[in-house]
Amino acid sequence: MALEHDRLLDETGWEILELLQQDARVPFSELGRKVGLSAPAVAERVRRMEDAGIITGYRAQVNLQALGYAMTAIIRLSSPAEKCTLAGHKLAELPEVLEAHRVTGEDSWVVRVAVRSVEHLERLINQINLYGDSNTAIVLSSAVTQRVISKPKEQATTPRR
Amino acid sequence: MALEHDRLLDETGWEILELLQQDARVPFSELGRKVGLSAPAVAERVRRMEDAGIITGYRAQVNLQALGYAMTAIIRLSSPAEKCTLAGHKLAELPEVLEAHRVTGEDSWVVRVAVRSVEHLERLINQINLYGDSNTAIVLSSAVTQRVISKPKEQATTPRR
DNA sequence: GGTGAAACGCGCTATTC
DNA sequence: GAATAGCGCGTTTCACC
Repeated sequence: MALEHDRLLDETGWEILELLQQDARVPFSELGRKVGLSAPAVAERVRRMEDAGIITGYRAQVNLQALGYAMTAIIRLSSPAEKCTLAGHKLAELPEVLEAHRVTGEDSWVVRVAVRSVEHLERLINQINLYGDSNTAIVLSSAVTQRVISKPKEQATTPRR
Repeated sequence: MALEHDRLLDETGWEILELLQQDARVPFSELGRKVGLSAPAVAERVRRMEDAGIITGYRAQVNLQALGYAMTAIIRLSSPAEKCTLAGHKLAELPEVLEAHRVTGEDSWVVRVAVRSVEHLERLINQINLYGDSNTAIVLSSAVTQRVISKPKEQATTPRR
């Protein structure tokens, strides 16, 4: 498995991966031109990266504001231990929840949500408070929303060969 | 602008949007079949949604672990007011930063990061600490990583017609 | 703003190296 | 594991509504 990854993730593999993260709809033929491979070769590599679980999907990115979601917020939730798993299930069901991460530390979950209005946020917080104490921070702006993952720099701590 | 959105975001528009969020690579012809439109009609709608800023891009999703990033974490950063903007620029430059949100409340920034190891995390925290006090929570699991945005339910607070 | 037909270009597969 | 060639299909453009 790790061997398979190493074979796929050579210089060209990373190039393909970065290009697909920037624009998931680029034709294989164009990818091939950019990385110096034929279209079928690129298609084959991409298929193998999908099979290996390296590429997990292709998503259209949408503008939340344009879709009527006026604001996003970060909600931290501290659940008592026995409610924590249940809280996870509930969070996964709420359509406002964009991400929900179970974390170490004082909080149980860190959640990013999108809401249409302050009133909507209030109702959502009321729902979430059923599972513990929450702390909400409104997002004012975002310096980074979705980074393209590129090849990790080699480190002395992870020697090769 | 809002009028343009309303025209684009009818029942069919939302269907297309949801399908593209699930799989950005579906052919227009298949989209057309699913929503009951011809391929050129779908292509035209998608182009207009892109122009209107509703669709902001198409991204391949990758598996961070498969790419050598063993863990993710949520770092909250409290910067003194005068360093806050500078911190934002710095966060945007760090390749480990997946998202960085400026927020209200006691913290200045909430940041999600991906690192290869605990040592890597330590170095990153050292970098970030130059801009204020930080609090790091390791992500143990994620109940939701990327929700498909669907049509907001109509509310009494936003009357139509 | 949508349809249907035609031209073009892309993706898929088989074959070869 | 990649290149090349042929075929089927998707995309694009256009006239028409």
